Amino acid sequence: MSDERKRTAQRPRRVTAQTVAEAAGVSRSAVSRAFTPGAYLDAGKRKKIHEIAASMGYQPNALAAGLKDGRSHLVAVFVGNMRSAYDTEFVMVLVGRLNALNKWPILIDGGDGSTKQAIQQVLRYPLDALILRGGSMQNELVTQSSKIGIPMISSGRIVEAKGVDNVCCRNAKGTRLAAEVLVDAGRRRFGYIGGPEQFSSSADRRQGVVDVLTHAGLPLIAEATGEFTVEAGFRAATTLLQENTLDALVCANDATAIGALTAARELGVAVPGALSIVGFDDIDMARWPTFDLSTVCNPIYETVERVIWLLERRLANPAKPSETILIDPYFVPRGTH
Amino acid sequence: MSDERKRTAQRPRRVTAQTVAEAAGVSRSAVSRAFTPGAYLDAGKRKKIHEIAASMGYQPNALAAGLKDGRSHLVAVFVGNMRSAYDTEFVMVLVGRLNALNKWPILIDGGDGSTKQAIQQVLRYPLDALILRGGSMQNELVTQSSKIGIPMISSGRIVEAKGVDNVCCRNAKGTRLAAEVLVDAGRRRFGYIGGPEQFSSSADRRQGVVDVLTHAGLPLIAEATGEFTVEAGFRAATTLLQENTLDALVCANDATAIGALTAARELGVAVPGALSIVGFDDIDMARWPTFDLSTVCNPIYETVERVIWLLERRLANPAKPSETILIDPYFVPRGTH
DNA sequence: ACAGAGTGTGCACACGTGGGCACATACGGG
DNA sequence: CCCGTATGTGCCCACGTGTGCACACTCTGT
Repeated sequence: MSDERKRTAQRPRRVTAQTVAEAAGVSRSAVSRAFTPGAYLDAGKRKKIHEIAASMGYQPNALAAGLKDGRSHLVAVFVGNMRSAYDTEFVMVLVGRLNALNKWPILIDGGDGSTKQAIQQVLRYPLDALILRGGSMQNELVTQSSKIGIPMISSGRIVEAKGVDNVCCRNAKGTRLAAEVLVDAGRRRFGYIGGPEQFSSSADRRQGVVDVLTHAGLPLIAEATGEFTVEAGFRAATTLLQENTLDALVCANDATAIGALTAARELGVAVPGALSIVGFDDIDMARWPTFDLSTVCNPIYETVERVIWLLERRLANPAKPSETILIDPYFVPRGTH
Repeated sequence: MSDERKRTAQRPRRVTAQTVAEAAGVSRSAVSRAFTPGAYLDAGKRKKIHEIAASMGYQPNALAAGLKDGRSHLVAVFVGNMRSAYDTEFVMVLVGRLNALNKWPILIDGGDGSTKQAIQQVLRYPLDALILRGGSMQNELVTQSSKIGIPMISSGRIVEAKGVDNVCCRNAKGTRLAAEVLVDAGRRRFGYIGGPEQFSSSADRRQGVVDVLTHAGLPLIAEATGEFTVEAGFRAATTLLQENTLDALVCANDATAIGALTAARELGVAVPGALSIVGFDDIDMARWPTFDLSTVCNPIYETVERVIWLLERRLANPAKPSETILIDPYFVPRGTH
């Protein structure tokens, strides 16, 4: 009576292997084996169990299985900034790949204020791995994850810690390629719009420009700090172009460059006639006819592929030394240079 | 020896409550209680256990806890099309809200070919809920989830099934509002660019336009089927504008409208001088100065809030009857009408 | 001194599964 | 008829936790 009341008040209990076993007149083990590919079981019986299971809507409980063998098949994906187009595209590709591998991505928004607590909570699951995409996760959390023994793979920011693998773009090389193209084309008066200072990627990309300019004996005439967003790029470019005469503008990413392009158009500066603008990342939008942005491709598929590769290697051998894989970007000539 | 070998070959075992208990000289139950807010435990002992746990990096295993009480705190989020800007923005907001509630979103890409198998697999977890965003999940899978007893909440597409709650925009009302504004402004020669036919939202939005035109005694001069993307919108608008003289173009979503806007500019059609273009959704990009798109806002925060609300109600009472909540869109006047 | 109330803690069970181990059955050869 | 092998299957333990229940201990009032 009390039991019955509880049954109906609570959710209906999930169908369990025991129930299926009783319905099929076999032992619970047989049901378990029926769902285990390599297991030893009479073919007819296996088929019968599958039929009954299907009719009852039974599937083995992945939680219980994970508890047993220590593999939850859950992977936390920490995204520094979900409002960034590049990170978003990146995550979409990553999610697709993980789904195909039967790994289940738990998304965590790093832009949120309560990120720290969120990570704390999600670390209570025996995650197969923690994948970091960009952003700046507090070191405290990195060391904690490391202590718990959850493998980490960072992309877009190199994390120097035991057991953390990295995949990162050669940022300086990317802007170097772009700057060289512009210098070769005769541009002389360079400006740079960077990202937030705490991102090493932003500093590296700036360095690439400076390298080329130094080598060519040219100054970096003006620079501004954007925030990797279209709006900030628009504002920064407006100021820069009003206060200086520039013929080349290198931007820390595509969003910034698109903002800058919009600003140039509003100010009546001809692109690419009087001014070259190049971005970084090669997001979808850069290809749109309205923008047709010359940029540096930061290859998403290749990067994701490497992340997955490192993940599988790490799972196969949890004790292996950390690795850092560097990805080569390349210049994508379009209509703004 | 064999044990030891296994220890080092496999991953290091996760710290367990038993280990902490031994280190603290208490029973395992005490450790469990130390991490259970309401539980009965001496304050000093609780503090000591917390300290030792922190030093060992112990956290209660959420998998085991979920197994015990039947609540995994995992929520699968099925996204119809991760390449759609609106769905992406929607998911980002949803993820943030779920994180804040200590619910962990497992993302599933509906655009992928192997979606069916992915859902099958993820249903093996005792999910707290399954949230659908747009797209068209096969009915087969809906009934299966329903049979297993996992609550479902659908947004962007109404699913008529037992135990499925819905949150949906009044699509026809949205385009009706927009079309009325255009008719009042004197537009007479209307075109419409829709989405894929299997989406009811697309048909509903078209109907809103037709309603207003019929009432005003105007014809729908031309229409085309886009695919909710910028590229398809560009192509569709190019054809439509070349073959017809239109002074108003209503688009099934903002991406399509942005493509249409770009096409109009390339064809030298003045917007909004000679042609009004309106979109639907009010994605971030619609606000950018380059586009400044007049559109119909399909409010993301409000929709997500309702989804969360339904989720909590459903969890509190799994047997409650299904509900459908309709969201009112509103016209956002900007520079393209 | 003793009863009773109040406070804190340990034991043991249940959650659902995978798989090792032992056992049962069948079968073929000598 | 007996032994050895091949083939299936069932029993039972472990995974890590939360919590009901019973028990131990302290304290107060008479």
